Amino acid sequence: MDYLKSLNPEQKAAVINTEGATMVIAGAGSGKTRVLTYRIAHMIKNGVDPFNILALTFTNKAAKEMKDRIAQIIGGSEAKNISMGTFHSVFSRILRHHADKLGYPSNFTIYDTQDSRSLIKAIVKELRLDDKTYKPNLILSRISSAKNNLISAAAYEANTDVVTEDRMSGKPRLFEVYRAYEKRCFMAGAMDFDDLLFKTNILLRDHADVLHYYQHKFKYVLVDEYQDTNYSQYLIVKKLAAAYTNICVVGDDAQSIYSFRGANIENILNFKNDYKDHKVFKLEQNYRSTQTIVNAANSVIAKNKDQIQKTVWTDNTEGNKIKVLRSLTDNEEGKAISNMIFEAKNHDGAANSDFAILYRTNAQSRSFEESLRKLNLPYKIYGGLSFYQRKEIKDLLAYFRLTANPTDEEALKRVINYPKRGIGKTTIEKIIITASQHGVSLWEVISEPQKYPSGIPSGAKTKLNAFVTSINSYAVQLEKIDAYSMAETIAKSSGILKDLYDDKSPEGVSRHENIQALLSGIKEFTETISEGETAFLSDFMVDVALLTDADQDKEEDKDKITLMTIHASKGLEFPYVYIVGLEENLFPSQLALNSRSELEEERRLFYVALTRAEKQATLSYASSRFRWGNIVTSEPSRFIEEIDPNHLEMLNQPRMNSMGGGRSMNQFNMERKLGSKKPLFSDRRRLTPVDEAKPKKPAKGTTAQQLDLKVGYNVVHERFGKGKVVGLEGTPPTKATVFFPKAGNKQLLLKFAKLEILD
DNA sequence: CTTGCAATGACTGAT
DNA sequence: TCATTGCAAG
Repeated sequence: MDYLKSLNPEQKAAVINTEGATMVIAGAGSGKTRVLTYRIAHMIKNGVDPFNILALTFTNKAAKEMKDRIAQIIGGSEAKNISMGTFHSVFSRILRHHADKLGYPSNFTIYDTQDSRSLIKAIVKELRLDDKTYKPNLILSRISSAKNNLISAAAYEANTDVVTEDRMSGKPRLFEVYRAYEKRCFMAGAMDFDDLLFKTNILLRDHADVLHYYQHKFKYVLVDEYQDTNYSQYLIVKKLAAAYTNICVVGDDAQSIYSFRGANIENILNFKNDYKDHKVFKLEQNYRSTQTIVNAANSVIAKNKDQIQKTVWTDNTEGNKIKVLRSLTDNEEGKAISNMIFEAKNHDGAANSDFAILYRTNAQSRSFEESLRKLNLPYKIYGGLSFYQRKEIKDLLAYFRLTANPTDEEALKRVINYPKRGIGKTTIEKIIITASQHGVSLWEVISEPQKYPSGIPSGAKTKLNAFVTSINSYAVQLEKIDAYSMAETIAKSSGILKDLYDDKSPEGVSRHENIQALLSGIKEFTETISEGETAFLSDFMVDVALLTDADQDKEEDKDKITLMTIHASKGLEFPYVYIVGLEENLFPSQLALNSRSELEEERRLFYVALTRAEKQATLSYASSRFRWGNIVTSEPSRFIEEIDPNHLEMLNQPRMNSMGGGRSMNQFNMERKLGSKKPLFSDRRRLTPVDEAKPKKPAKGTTAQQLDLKVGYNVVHERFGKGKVVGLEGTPPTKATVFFPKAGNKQLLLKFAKLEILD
């Protein structure tokens, strides 16, 4: 058992204790994936049938990598029998198998967020509600969190608490939207992301035989990233593991960053109550990062109140200090970071793939893309608009969806008039009204017009009829010809390919290329299926909705600089990590400043970012940044101040006295010259444009210089208000402890904190 | 019904 | 800044 030798005692214990309920608390970089991998391999080596193992991971890519690794260790081809993947992909498969029990077709469509939002928009309109009050995104998140807590539309309506809540917030009819949404999804034979978990719960609740079957199939259940599971997922796991209680959950409460998706840290905290006879293993040794990075990360996370006690430590070398870079604008931030990468490559001989630029929001990628491109540094962006979310791809997929499942309402609405065939808004409205009058799907109305009189003029009827005929002609071939032939037929005969080919603009060309890329992907899929079988298009469609950018790693992307959000970086590691846009209102996000728990989640997010770095971490912020078309000034993030300053190296000093003066004005004019002729401030909205920020700086008083600050002085801080200096560190002082009546004791780095001395 | 232009609002995060 | 929506004219 060679593989056991490479483990430390805690890791080994977590690997070999395969029976019973087990919780592994795994600090960042502590070899969590390794433990999970070896544990499964160990079980199989000791006679457990892979068929009896269920392993739930956070991404499909992680599942694939783990499976490959297990296959390597145990040899043979057994590993492929393990049920491994994300909750969504594993249970969507199970749901398809038993769909009839829930009244769904087995080829039900999976609605992505765009589809859900569009359906909600339509419903709000049909109910004649004001879409300013009933904002689709808000309603969607409300419905989503209801589903994640297993509250159906009927239960929602009956729940006086939530209904009152909606009434208080001016949305008394929200439950009607939920009710209609639930019904329409069902009519369309569609499930949204939350349904995949919700309906699994229903299936296991209402069908004892199914529950019994899977309880005995999955004798061993393993869950990775348990801190990011929501109630719905928690309950599925609990039900499945109830027969054998061979359940192993792995997680780190300090890395819980998905509460917006309903994730509940309580799940990990309550594990011990759910399983009385359980074992806990703590992995605390970090193998990934330098001491500097580990200690800095620890000093940050220590600020959080809600956490399981543990001490992450490392044997690794001390390493370089964490660099802190200040730039004047977001564009300069991009240039500076790109130059740093360029130099690190030359100096250390590092590969492109050793670098990652991590940001809080997808919109921040632009300045880095531009500057990297100028230096000819190859990069790859993850997240943002994924391939499968592009308009042209979704259009073609909508044809595929409609062919497989004609009741799919969102797919129908998407392509009924694309490419243009003269079916307009009024016609579609009539179809929708008729469908809801008869309680049938849109497809039934248009495919049997004589049965459902809709008052559509005969001209439009002819066009609709032609559309129905073409979809039907695809449908009869669906299970006869292979996926690629089918896809190609549809792409050509629907007119999509021609429509894009005719568009000679650069965007049009790239859209055409994307379609070709999708088709060749389908071709590859068709060819990789085993001998003697045919891969149908419906097989390809099964998990297309669940694919993400991260799941496909292309060969040509092997040696590239990685650009991604911190959320997307979970579980990854890079020698050099640049955490950028560390500014108040951006990171932490202004939306998270209202409550302690939200701020703590932002802090955990920062912790995750920092602990991605193996060798060198660099933090960066800009004093002003383009947002919504105008320039906003920004302050360095509080998270920089929260790191023990001994671990930091300031690359350039802020110029304290120049903030309100000439410099920012010059900067401002420069940006203006480069930009458009638009008015300077389209007085649009909040987020202090520069000219509003200035009055906040009173002319009187002095800016705190390190030298003249003394214990006992009264000071004013921009965020915390008045306070008194109670402690100073360093000579000259670099860090001050200040007591603020409003905010309590705060440790402030004098390099960042703009303290004004009052006396 | 389609086209083109002006007005508008959006930026967390992602299966 | 960008993408979506509303409106007027053909």
